[in-house]
Amino acid sequence: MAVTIKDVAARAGVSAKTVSRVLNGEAYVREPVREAVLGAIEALSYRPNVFARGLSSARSYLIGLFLDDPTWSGYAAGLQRGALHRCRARHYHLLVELVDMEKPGFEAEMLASISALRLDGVILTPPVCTHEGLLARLETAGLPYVRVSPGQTPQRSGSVDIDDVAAAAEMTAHLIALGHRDIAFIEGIPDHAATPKRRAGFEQAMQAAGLGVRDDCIAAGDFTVNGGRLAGERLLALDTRATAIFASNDDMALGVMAAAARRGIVVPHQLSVAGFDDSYSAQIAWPTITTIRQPIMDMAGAAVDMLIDRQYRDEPHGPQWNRVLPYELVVRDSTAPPA
Amino acid sequence: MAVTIKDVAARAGVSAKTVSRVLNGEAYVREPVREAVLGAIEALSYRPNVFARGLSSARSYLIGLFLDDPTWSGYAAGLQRGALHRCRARHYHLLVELVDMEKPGFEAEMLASISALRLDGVILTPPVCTHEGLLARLETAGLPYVRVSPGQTPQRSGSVDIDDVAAAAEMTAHLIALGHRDIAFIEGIPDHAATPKRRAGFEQAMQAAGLGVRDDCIAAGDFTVNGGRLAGERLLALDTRATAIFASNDDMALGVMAAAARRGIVVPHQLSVAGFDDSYSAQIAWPTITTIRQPIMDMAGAAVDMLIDRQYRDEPHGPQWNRVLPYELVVRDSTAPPA
DNA sequence: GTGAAAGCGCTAACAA
DNA sequence: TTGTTAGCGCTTTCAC
Repeated sequence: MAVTIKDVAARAGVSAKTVSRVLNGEAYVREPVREAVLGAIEALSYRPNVFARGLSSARSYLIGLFLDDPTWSGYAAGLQRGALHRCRARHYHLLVELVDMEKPGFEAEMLASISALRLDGVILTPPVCTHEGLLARLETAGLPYVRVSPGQTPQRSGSVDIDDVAAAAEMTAHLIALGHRDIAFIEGIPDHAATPKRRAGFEQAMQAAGLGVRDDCIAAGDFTVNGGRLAGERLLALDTRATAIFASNDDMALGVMAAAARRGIVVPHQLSVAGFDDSYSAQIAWPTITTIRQPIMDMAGAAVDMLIDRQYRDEPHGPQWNRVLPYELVVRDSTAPPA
Repeated sequence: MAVTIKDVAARAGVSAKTVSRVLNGEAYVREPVREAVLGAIEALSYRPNVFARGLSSARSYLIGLFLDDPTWSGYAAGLQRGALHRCRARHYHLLVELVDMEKPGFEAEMLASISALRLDGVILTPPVCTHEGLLARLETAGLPYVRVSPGQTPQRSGSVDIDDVAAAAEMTAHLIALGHRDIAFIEGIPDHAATPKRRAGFEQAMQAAGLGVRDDCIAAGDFTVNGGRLAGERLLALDTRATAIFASNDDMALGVMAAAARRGIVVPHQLSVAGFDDSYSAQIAWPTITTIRQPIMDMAGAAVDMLIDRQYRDEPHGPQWNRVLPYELVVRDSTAPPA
């Protein structure tokens, strides 16, 4: 049988309650006793039974990550990985559940899962985190949730995000600094929260540099490689071609590079291409893509922290309620001064 | 407070034990009683507390997926997704945990996690699933585990795999059928179980077609884009260049395509390139890569089934103990007849 | 067929 | 500062 708290108590020569105190970082344990207990825990490689704990206390030490099934991506993978790391550090566990927003009644099913599992909190990502009905139900059920990239209404819950506007502006400034004057932009899916922000950042930076944005140099896109390729074809077919194209995510940047290759346009010498996200695509592309790195793992970690800490100091809407983490401009091989 | 089994019992006018019987589909409950209980459950929208259940019984309804942190990949993501789907269908939950094989004593930590969580079973993937010490500990602990791509000793545990030899042979036959006679091959990491199998399949198919394999047309690789690029550079620099290159995974195929682009060699007209795995890379590449699709989601689903069903009919080494699922040759745009 | 009693391993409340 | 006593909500005996 597995090691229990009694075994640890016996080995350390104390009561079970004392072991419990050490486990939960409670006060009133003398240092030598604490160390003896810690030693016994180590020696026995003891881990408290999550079920017993969950049954006797309010905490379950379980955090749920709800992922939208069809939208599965590198983004989701990075997020999960970050959450996993933080959970491990905090001695929590991550329960991953699939969400199918197409399915009617999916919210009820989610709530049922959550309550059966007594989750301490859940992490929501787009597009799940913008579903009004779901948020409302979570709130009436009193279930703590944190959203990553919450979009319009961050204050509504704990949230973690980056400043998309500033990031897009910085990328644009990078292109301008290289000497580009004529820069095209490819947008993302209209209903994604980041789409208008990234475009706004681009336009602000252009304006700040006293550069104009031609109407035919803003192309619609959909965050996919193929969408980027089509937009790229269109932009590259223009009579006066831009010397740089800023695609608002990496997959679309990859598509632009495919379109360029097809026309015999060499990146970056004849055309600079920039992306956004620092996804896997940006790293495996050839040449590698200049992009904006979102600290996705840190963001997930921050979300986990918010969920866990909420239980100790219940102060919603405090200063840390809506965190905006720093992004990073990653300059790689797809951008260079214009020919 | 949440609804408990007692509330249900009271409402149905029976004892808690009877409700428990209905919940677990046990025999010896008369139909009218059963219906009354079911009615009460429905009326109260009762959900048994997973913790209480797990604490008092052997089953936890939890399955663990242990993923090697650095090796995180699209493969792992697909696997998880498949497991998640099957778990949901079976009313189980998936707990994902990180493994760091570099860390000394990681096995002990894993075992501790598993016992703390009372997992009903765990799914292991490469490279974790080939760690002898870990398998031995799982076995002494009596913990059911299933391996995906188990390598050398599938019989040792339940396992799910594809026939790498046959798949590689089929890809090679595809290239030969297109008219290629001079085909190069890029190997994977030596200690990965699939590496020798894929090469064997390649050589068998060449031999079967009466074609020779030149020594300088077998290149070492490491399953990465860059490794593929380096191997590609080498192969393309040869005086008598092969007309097709079969890289034993998609990332390396992508690297080969980058090497070709650099030399101005057009794929597929001047060079055919084939990959393996049908990963994301194969789909976003331009041209898209001809590859072998592993039914990774089905494989994960099968692993979940083996773990769950084991509890009812404990018959290890039965006919379903080592499943080999069908792969699929996916012909895309990177392969064509030689110029 | 059904129910009463006794835990599962832990923590909350209360003593000491 | 530490230990004792009850449960948490369920399933497992083992009666009836």
